[in-house]
Amino acid sequence: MIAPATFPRAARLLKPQDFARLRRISRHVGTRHFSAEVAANEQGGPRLGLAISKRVSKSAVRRNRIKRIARDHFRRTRAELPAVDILLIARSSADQEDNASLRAELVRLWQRIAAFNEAVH
RNA sequence: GGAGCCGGCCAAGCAGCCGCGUCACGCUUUGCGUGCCGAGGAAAGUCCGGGCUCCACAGGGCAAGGUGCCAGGUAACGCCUGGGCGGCGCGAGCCGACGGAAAGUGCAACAGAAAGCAAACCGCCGAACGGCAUCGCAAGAUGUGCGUGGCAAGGGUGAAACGGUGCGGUAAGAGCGCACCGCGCGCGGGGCCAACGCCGCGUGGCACGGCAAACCCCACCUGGAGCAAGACCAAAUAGGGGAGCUAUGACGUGGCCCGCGUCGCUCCCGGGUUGGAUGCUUGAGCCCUGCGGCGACGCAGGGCCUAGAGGAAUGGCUGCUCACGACAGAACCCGGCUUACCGGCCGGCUCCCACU
Repeated sequence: MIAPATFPRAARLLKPQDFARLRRISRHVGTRHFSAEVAANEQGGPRLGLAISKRVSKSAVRRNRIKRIARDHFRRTRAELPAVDILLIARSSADQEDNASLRAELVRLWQRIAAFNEAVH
């Protein structure tokens, strides 16, 4: 399946049950500014959930920036990802990085998720 | 031209590509396509005021909290407008919890004699009574500031010390007397009412120091919880079992009491769930014009629809331009206040300088 670079609702974690299930069975993958809870799903494609707490920044504007970068990167690259659920958690250091370096971080994170998925199968 | 005051407005712009959300339309309808629209002046802090919703309709008393010059505006307000008073500024203007201290209680560091009823450290006085000295036969006179005393002008302390200036007066002094000023009280005028104390008249020698963001008094206001409020649909589940106690008992009721309403009650086990959709944006709405009003604002007519998410959209990248871009992200909705903020534009006004 070759998905376009879109971000439909089917590619998001929407319900509390989705998050609860993921936390129950997930494995942890991390980089310098992000960490992620990852687990295979039965949806036929990757799904993303975001957790940017107020510990990262008290400013809603600055938290939104991180979320938007993450979403945008996900929609561009989700065709390359395996069918996994990802709960992306920002570390407080992410607030200090500019957009370009956040994207570079996400590229690294995606590589580790792919490698992790290879190892499971 | 420079410095400044007030009011209003904007919040980098343009293009391309890739995305996200609501709505409308269409289609081959778990989706796709096209089109429109898509954060703020503060969306923020959650400090006030309302709408809306539910709480066995909210009645009385006490408590608690809030507000506090006057009038008006408003759905309401702790907001706004106008006025008064006080303070600051040359000025345009700005700032002010600004009711009551002749109802009570209380407070005032340090300094100072004394902080509220009067009192007296330095000081001033020698009138009165007494002492002493001198003179005198005596009565007494003079002197002395020693005792009892008189005084509060001057000095000094303080944030604050029981009106000010002058003349008279006196032993020295003192509203002790008088003139003017100030102050209190009363009456009249003014302020369209009022706060106020601008003017006039009368009256009182002046009796009333400060603090009420100290208690307090007075006047007015406040029922509680909040959209995870609440109401709806569908499916599933349950509406039961055991033990004990006894109605001057328990609960509703989130300050307390009364009142009102409901019901047998307590403990243990079991159950009290999940999803969808609603509330959700048309509203004390916005923009023009006219009329009334100093103004806040009101009335009338016409026009407009301007985010509505729900693990949460409103974005990312690239290029160009310039004055190189601040504070900051809607979550039920309004009206305010407060706080944050790179800069820019418009209008009105003040002061200074120069020129004509």
